[in-house]
Formats: sequence, C-alpha cells, structure tokens
Amino acid sequence: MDYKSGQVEAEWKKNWQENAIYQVSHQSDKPKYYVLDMFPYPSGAGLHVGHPLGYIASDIYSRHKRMTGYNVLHPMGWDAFGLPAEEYAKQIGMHPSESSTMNLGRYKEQMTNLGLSFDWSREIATCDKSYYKWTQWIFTELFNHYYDLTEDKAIPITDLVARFETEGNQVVNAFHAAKAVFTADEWKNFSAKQKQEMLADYRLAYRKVGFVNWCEELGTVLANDQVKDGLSERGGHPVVQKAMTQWYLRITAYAERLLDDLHTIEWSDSLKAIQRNWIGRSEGASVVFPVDGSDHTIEVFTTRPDTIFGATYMVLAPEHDFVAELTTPEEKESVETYISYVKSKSEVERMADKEVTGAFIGAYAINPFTNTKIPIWIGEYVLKDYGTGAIMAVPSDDDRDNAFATKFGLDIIDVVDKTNYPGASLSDKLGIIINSDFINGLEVPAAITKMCEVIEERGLGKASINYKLRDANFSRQRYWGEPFPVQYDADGIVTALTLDELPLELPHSDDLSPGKAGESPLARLTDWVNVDGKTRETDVMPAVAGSSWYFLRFMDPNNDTEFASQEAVRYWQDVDLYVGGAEHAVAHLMYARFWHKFLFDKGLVPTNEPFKRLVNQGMIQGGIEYLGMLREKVDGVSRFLCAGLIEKKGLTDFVKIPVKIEFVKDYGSDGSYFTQNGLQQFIEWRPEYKNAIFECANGVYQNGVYTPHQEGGPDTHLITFSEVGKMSKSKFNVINPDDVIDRYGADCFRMYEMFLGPIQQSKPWDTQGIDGVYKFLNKYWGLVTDNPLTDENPTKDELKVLHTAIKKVNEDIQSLSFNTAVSTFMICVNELRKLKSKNKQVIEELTQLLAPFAPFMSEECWKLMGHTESIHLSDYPQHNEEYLVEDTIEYPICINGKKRGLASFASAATPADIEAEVKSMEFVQKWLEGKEIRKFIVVPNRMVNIVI
RNA sequence: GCGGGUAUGAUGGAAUUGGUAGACAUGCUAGACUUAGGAUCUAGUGCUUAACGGCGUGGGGGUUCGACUCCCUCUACCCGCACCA
Repeated sequence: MDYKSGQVEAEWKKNWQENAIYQVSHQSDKPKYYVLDMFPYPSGAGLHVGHPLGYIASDIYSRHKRMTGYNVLHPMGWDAFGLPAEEYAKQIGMHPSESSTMNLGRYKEQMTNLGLSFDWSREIATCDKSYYKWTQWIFTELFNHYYDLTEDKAIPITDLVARFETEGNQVVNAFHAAKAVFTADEWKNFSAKQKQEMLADYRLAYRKVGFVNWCEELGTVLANDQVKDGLSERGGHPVVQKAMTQWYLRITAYAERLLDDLHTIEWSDSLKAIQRNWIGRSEGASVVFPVDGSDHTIEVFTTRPDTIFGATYMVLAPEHDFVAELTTPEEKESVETYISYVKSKSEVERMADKEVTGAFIGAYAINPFTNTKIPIWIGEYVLKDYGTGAIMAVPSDDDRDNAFATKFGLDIIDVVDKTNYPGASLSDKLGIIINSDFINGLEVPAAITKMCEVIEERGLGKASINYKLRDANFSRQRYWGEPFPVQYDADGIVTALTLDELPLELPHSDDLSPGKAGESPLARLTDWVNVDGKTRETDVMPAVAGSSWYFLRFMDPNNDTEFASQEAVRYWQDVDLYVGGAEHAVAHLMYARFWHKFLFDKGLVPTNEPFKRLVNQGMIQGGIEYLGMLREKVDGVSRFLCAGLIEKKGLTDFVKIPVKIEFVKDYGSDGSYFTQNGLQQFIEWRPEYKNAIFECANGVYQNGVYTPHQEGGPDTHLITFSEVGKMSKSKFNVINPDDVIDRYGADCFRMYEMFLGPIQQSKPWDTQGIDGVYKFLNKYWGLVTDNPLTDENPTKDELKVLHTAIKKVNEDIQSLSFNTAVSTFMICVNELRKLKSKNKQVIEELTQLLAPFAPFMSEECWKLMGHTESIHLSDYPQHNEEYLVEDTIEYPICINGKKRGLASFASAATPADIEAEVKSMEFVQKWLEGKEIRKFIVVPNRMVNIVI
C-alpha cells in the first residue's frame, strides 16, 4: 500500500483542528512547559525552507513534552508592526493593515502544512488594537516610574515627587540624568514645566534631544541595527546624524541587572558574550579636572586611574558642551574649522578613516595630582556618547593617546615600567608604576585600587562603573506602529493616557509618505492630532515595542482587563525553551529582558528573566546562480559567456546576473549549467536579452538557434557562477516548503531538515539528501502496512532494537540533537526489517516514538493499528534497561593503543578473567614476539590495552 | 584590535566521563530485477601498499597505557562589536 501524503495530511490537519488537540488551558494539574518560537514578521514572500528549521525543532520538542505529561504552551503570532511591513505595503500599493492580514494568512497556512502543533486559539498580532492596548499601557507604566538604586527596582514616579517635596533631589538614590541639585523649597517653587523637565531626567520613558540615524530617502530615523556601514539596511540609502527630540527608554537603569542575570539563564556562550559586549561594563574612576582660569571642571572616566601622573593633556569630544565656551579667541578659527570638518564626514568615512585628527582649543586644565597645566584638545576619537565625552590622555599607556601625542608633539611621561612583562602591549594592565609619587613601585592592579581610594579621599572623584549600553531611542517617524499614549498641553507638558483611555488607536491614513522635515505621516491628520486643546504625539513606537512582551500575552491572549491575568501568569511563569535566529541577539532579547524585569519589579510577573533556555537555530542558505555577462556588447547585443570560458580566458570585465534557480540544471552542484531549454526560459523571463548571444565551450546559442562549433557536437552546456547565500527574493533562489511538501510530504520535509545537521548550525539547502529520509519513511510505512501485524510477544532481539532506539531518541530530544535522533530511527527500522519483525507491540511503540517527528504518518499508522484517539495525546515510550543488557561484550584488543583484534567476553567476566584469556590468544602472542608485557589495562565494557 | 565560534572521507555529518574514528545518509562503483526508471534489492567505498603493514580528525608541540576529545602554540574561515578611554 502506498502512502498518499497529500490525502493523509489533509485529513489529519482537519481532524486536529476540529478536535482542538493542541489547545491548552492554565487550569491544569499537569506541570507547565512553555516552548516559544520567535514570532515572525509576515513578509510578502511567504515562508522559505529556512524558516521552518526552528519551528520544526521546537515543534518536536513540544510534542515530546506533551506526550511525557506536560501541559505545553506552544503558541504563534505575528510581529506585524514595523518598517518592513510598511515598506512592503507601499510597494504593492496596499494599506499595511490589509497586506499584513493577507501575509499572515499565508504564513499560517504554510505552518499548518508543516504539521506544527500551535495552539491557534492564542494567535496574536502586534498590530491588533486589543494587543497594542497593553503595549501602550506598559509604556505608560515606564513613563510613570523611575529607578530607585537603593531599592534596586522601579518605583512609581509619584513616590519620587513626594520625596522631592520633602527633601529635594539630593537624598534620593535614583538612577537619573539630572544635572541640577535642588531643595524641597526650590522644587515647590518650580513651575509645572520645570518640574516636568526635571522629572524627565528620572522617568524610565522620557523625551530628550538626541542624535539619531536619519535617512533622507526613507524619511525616517533608523535603529543602529538597521544601518549597515553608514547606509540603510533596506534600500542602501545614506544615513546621517540629525538632532531631534525623541522618546527614549532608560534601559541603562537596568544595565547591571541585565548583565548579572546572564549567569542565571541557559543561553549559548556566544549569545551571552554578544549581550555582555553590548552592555559593555568597565570599571574605573571618574575624576574631575579643574580648568585653569575658569569655574568649569571637566569630568573624565578612566579605567586607568593609576596612570594619572602620566596624563599630559585632555581631549574632549568635538561635540562636548564646553568646547565653545573654553575655546580661546586665538584658537577659535581653527577649532571651528576642525568641527565643521568632523561634521562633514559621513559615518562611512569615519569608520574607514583611522587618521589621527584634532585641534587645540587654547585652554588648559590642571592635573590634580601633578598640579601642572595640561592643554585641552578636541579630537574625533573621543566619543560624545561614551563616558563623559572627555578623557585624560596618557600617551605612555594608551595607543590612541600615544598616536595623538606623537602627531601633535605633546608630552609623554612614562608611568608604567613593563620590563618584567616583555610580551605586554602598551595598554595591558601590567607593570610597575614609576614617576608617580606615592604609588611608585606598585604593580598596576594594586595601584588602581590605591588611586581609587585616594581620589575619593581627596574629593577629586570616585570609583565608578561605565557602560557602553545607551538608552533606547523609541521614536519612529513612521505610520505603521503603536501611537504613543501621551498628550501635550499648550505648554508642551506631557501626560500619559490612563488605562481607560487605551488603546489609543492608530488612525487610518492612506498617505504613508513622511511629513515635512521628517515628521511622521500621522502629523498630517490634524483632526487626530488636536484634541481638546491638547496635541498627540505623531511619532510611533518601533517594532521592538510589540515584541518586548508578546510572550506574556500568549499566556492569556484575550484578556481585556489586564495584559494577562495573574492566574495565567503565575501558572505559565516564563518561557522554558525559546527558539529563534541569532539576528535578534541584541535588540529584541535585550528589550524583552528589560521589560520583563520592569514588570517583575512591579510584581506582575513571577520571574526575573523571561527566557530560561534559548537556542539560536542556524540559517538555511540557498545556492545563488548567476549568468556571466560581458560588459561590452556586440553590435548592441548582450553577450553571455559560460563561467568556464570566463575563467579560462581570465576575463574580468563582466557582471553576474542572478537568475531563477529553476532555469538551471543540476542546481546546487558545482557544475550547474544552462541547457537550451533553460536559456529559452531565461529569455522569456528577461525579454531585454531576447537577442543576446550565449556562448559556451560547445557552441553558440542566439535567437532560439544553437550552433555547435562542430557539426553534431554536444548540446548547450553553459556553466553558471554559483554561490551560497541567504535565500532572498532578489536572488531568485527562494525554495518554498510547499513545493517540497507536495512532492515528499510534510513528515519527510520535517525529518530531512532535522537530519541536515545540528540545529544551531547554518547550512546550505541541498535537495540531494532528502531521498534518504524519503526511503526511510517508506520503509517504516512498509513495516506497518506490508504484512499483517501479529500479537505475539516480542522477541528479545526486537525488544533490544526498540529500546535502544527509545533510549537514544529520548536523550536526543532532550539535548535537541534531532539529526542523530533521525539516524536512530533509520537504524531501528533497518534492524527491524532485518529481523523481519511484524510484531504489533514493537511497531506501535516505534510509531509513538516517531510521532513528534512525523506527526502525520504516525497518526495514520496509529489509526490503521486500530486506535481511535490521537497518537499525539498518548504516552511517549520510555526505555527499559532490562532489554538493553548484553550477554557478551566485544572488546577491541589493543597493543600500545593500536587495535590489533577483537574478542568477545561474557558481560560477567572479571578483568582478571579477561587478562588471562587475552594473554593466551594466538594473535596476541604474535604481536608480543616474546617481549615483556609492561602493563595490562582492561576497561570494563570498553576495551583492552596491552603495553609492551 | 577585542569578544565568541568552527576546522573530521567526494558531500551533509556521527563519536557519555579521554577508550574500536568515520554511525546514519548522500554520492560513487559493481551486481540483481526491469521495456524503462529520480523505483526496489544486494555488495563495496578514508588514504596508501602486491602483501605484512603504514598513515589518517586544519599545522606543530605536550600530558597519557590510550587524545577528534585535555593543555600550549600557530593557521584558515565564519559571526558579533569596533577610536568604548
């Protein structure tokens, strides 16, 4: 009996949906388990074969957990707001709300075709107002809180106001950006506007002027990860820095916790390293340098307070607040010239150009330890946003300072003697301090500690910690996102909407082009913007807003009075296993952790971290095929050449034109090529080349006619250029899983993707291997259907084969080693076929074992074996050690560590028995050649080694 | 430059705590059955040697009775960050 995948799959998809077998409730006595995939942004292209890799893995894991007694939450939803969705909608001339709905429908269908066991009753989309109501609510909560460093958590801003009224802002230990210090009386005398501005320096969501990545062509501000090499990731347009008032989230308040808590979660080392790197914690001291002849002091951050005696000049960022004021009239011109030079440089140039540049501003600071006057410079190597935007320069122990001092002829004083550390580089924290008064003779680490103490004693500064992490820009001048739930009054004072005013719906607009000067498209809707003498914010939130808490919404997706009921949240707790791409390593995961911690501070979630265990699946890449076209035309006609010919002739003046991979023969192999038929398809697809010349080693093809070089010579064989890269519409190499499923069935597709290799590893899609999995499934199907199954007791051999597989598959699922689980199934079926097994009990258990991997075929077999309830609700097989016990064990006999023979021993044999027997063996005697045995090693159940 | 990772047959990849390197699959070779086959089945397949044997997990060194596995060192590639004071 043949297996008809299309028919079987259609039947069970319907059945599972009708019986809602994957639906779960938090009202359950079973232990919970939460398996989550990073929800996708539903693009217009649909899923390609790369997307399902993670979904299949998490699905197998979910199904396994479900069959081993857990109440498994396994939901799916749509990250539907954001720039790509908006751009796509514009492109196809639809409103993003329509195109999103259309796309997610397609995604859902494809996912269902894959047999993924999502509880679709929990489907959510970030662009639904019932969802973003709560995104907006969390934002208002952030707005209404500050971070208290004594409590080490977020506290309502109303508490802070109460404290300001009684004690000003000096006592409260809050994370803030406030520069001014005020008393309770001063606070009370502030105007509403002043109070507002003061509080903005404390709120976890606040507005400030910032430099942002501005893209003129897209008319919007871009996130750092949307900018690549100074160009927008989408479209490749230039990006410049522009000052704008924006909403920010004070994620920096959580820097320490975001860093520390990485220890508590099961993420890959590389991912943790990326997050650690992003947070960028460094320990050191902040030190205040007085400015000669001025009231100003310049604060610097340094990780090397021990080298302060070698600080011979200072450098400020060109954008530093003091530059204009401190510059002397004599230097004004050169400083202005320098600043305009810095501004003129694009991001790309800045990164490419490592030239040392700077300008002296004419002013001097006093080194508080040497009491000498040191010149103040500005230089672009000092960044405005890191530390205090100013440094003390120690040219003897910092490469950049050294290069700067050398170029501009500034003093260099050696303060660290590195003669005891010959391999150490300039900036290594190694050596003995010299020329530094009271710390002379100390090793560097001790000197750092000592200096921190002295700096604090003398009131010159304090030991401090600095982070690279910056507050998150949360404004986008776009349409397709959550409107900010705030209002401005006539004075510009911001108030957040209250819960009963939410959601603030995104108004409909058909004109999505940016407003003037980069305003959001919403700015055009004056009726919406102006309400009761107040105005609304016209910027919208970034895509990361909706994805920062969606995992919580899945716990209770239809709740209209809370983001999720406390009952549901207490039950589901957190995500046990989170599977997704590494491209979200920074932005999404960082913000999600931040929001989760904020909600934890408020007592609204029971855990400190949202994702206990996280796995980054690799990317499945696609082969890209190109035709080589010479730049030079022949009589106005394009000329294409076989890749082999181009290489042979060493031609360089050609371009690679990506072509649809289905035109190419032997796609995916090294020698992929075009036949006449393929060329015909190419010309139909690209009519501009209909008269083009196609030359290969055997002959020339043009205008539908092939002329071989020799009469009756071989047919067209135009070799293409092949590369491996991302599957993408623009490279015409997207492989649609639906096509693969049509041909091989969903189970085969699932198992093949798993069989490709470890889940974390990237690999190119290669259709050649899929036949092996297809054959396996047919063999398994044959095992079930070819002969009637018998009810006899299984033989010892059958049980051993089965239970070996049960043990291995259970272990492999635990460790997400699905590739080896698949090969275990292959081995098991091969062995059972060798044993000519038709035992019902054995094959039933094998079927259950296979169910998470091949949900359709196993379900069908289960039914054929007479079951009426779904196999996916049955109990997963567990192995019995009894059946795995071996009577005899085969030992490799090694001599000096090299295998020279094999011998079987009863599993009960003692090492002494074995030693005696081995010594008497003929082949052993031969190898000994009368030499003495120096050592005899028996590793029980493993091997024997004789040392001579 | 800093941080993380990877390196095993023709190919994808296997290998508890160090214990038979190359499981499973693809490809290839030969054969069987076929009008035919992207069907099915059988056997073989790391390199080398006539053979005994020798060599073999990116290179070099070390620890060990024994190293893909542990240590040192070098190289190549991939990913992230990048003038981070």
